[in-house]
Amino acid sequence: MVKKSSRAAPRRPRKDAQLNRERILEVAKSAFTHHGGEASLDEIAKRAEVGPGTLYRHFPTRDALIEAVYRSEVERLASAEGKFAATMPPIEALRAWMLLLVDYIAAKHIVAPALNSVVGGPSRLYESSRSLIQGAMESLVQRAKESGDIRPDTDASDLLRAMVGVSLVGSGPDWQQSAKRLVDILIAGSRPAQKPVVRTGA
Amino acid sequence: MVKKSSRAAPRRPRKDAQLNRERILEVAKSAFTHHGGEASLDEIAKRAEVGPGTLYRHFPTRDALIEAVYRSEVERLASAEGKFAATMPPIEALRAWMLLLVDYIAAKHIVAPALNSVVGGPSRLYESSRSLIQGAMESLVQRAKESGDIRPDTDASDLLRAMVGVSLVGSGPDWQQSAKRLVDILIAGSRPAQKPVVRTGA
DNA sequence: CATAGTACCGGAGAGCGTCTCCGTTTTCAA
DNA sequence: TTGAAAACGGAGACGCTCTCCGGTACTATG
Repeated sequence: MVKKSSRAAPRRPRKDAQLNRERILEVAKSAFTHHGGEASLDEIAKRAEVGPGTLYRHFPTRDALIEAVYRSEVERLASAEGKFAATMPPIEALRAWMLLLVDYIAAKHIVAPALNSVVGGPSRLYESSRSLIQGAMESLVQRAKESGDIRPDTDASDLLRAMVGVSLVGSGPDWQQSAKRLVDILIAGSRPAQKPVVRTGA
Repeated sequence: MVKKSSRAAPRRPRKDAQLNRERILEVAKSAFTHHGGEASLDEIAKRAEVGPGTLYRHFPTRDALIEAVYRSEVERLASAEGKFAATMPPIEALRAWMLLLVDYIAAKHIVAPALNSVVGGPSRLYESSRSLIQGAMESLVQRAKESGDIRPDTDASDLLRAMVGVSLVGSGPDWQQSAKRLVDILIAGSRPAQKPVVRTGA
């Protein structure tokens, strides 16, 4: 008998559990997209045809549920980094990815909660999504530094933080335009000082 | 008899009402600073020694209360714009004010809710605070445009939006530094394109 | 000062959400 | 087949928001 993994024969996960989990995620996704991140959890449980207890066992906190709902999307977003890096010059890849980020946020308000990890207290639960995004950003910034397109003291999280604002204040017809202008400002502001102008101070 | 104001003899406002209002504001300020914007309103009422009814009569929604609590601070912040504009060159005034904004946010999390007006649904209540801040920002940007320090197509709210992100993700020891770096990036990115230095491709 | 009229108070309580506890049911492995 | 572990699910305790309305305390007038 080939034991699944190592010692202690961990029982196979029950399939009803897995099924419930998936139903909850599906319903939750729809609820969050439709009613925002404040949708009633008991309501979600009801629609998924499980008891509140079941929901809370799978996802102990509201944050855990949101996290799980959006994880796959965030992963997709993060993985786009590799593609961009492979097919574009560093600075273009950086810009393109930031624009993609804007699009993701625009399409649904998906990434905001992940970026937003620290707003409402110490919820370490978004941490993994956040670091995915941050990792992608850092790679791109690093590459752009190496090519000399942006200053070596540029900090990826500075840029990321700026994007959070746009994601949260997303409103008004102007919004996407504003976000895209902001990307350009950020990139322009990260470029090396163009002329070796002799600065007298500092 | 000299009537206080015009017609219809509006009765003098009762002083206990005024007193209650002030007590509520005081307690609320402390509560919001200490427990964040989610503090229990009934709890605030209790500490202010009034019934919940009284609190809700004065401030029909949570937002109205927050708005009222922070209004004076926001006004002070906005008015600093005039001082800066009067005593500094445009670009310096802009930078200085943005840094002041960072300090305000750092000291307490005061301005965030005002900037953040649109996050959780259509609460038009921050609108006035928000437009105060936005007005200040726009004046400074306008002046900097006229002096040619920044590009004429720069949009004040773009910059403001970026600041919101920093204000919300305010955490970690690094935070204030990051915010200040971001201010520099934003300003650098808003400057006119410098002399077209010939870049020999990446 | 007395009186009338009203602006304001305050708390009981309905309604909604969150989250837990635990008896019951389902599934897996031997 | 069967025992035990795993998961279910809902009753219900608890906290928060917000309203309604009988009672109170203030202001203006005679």
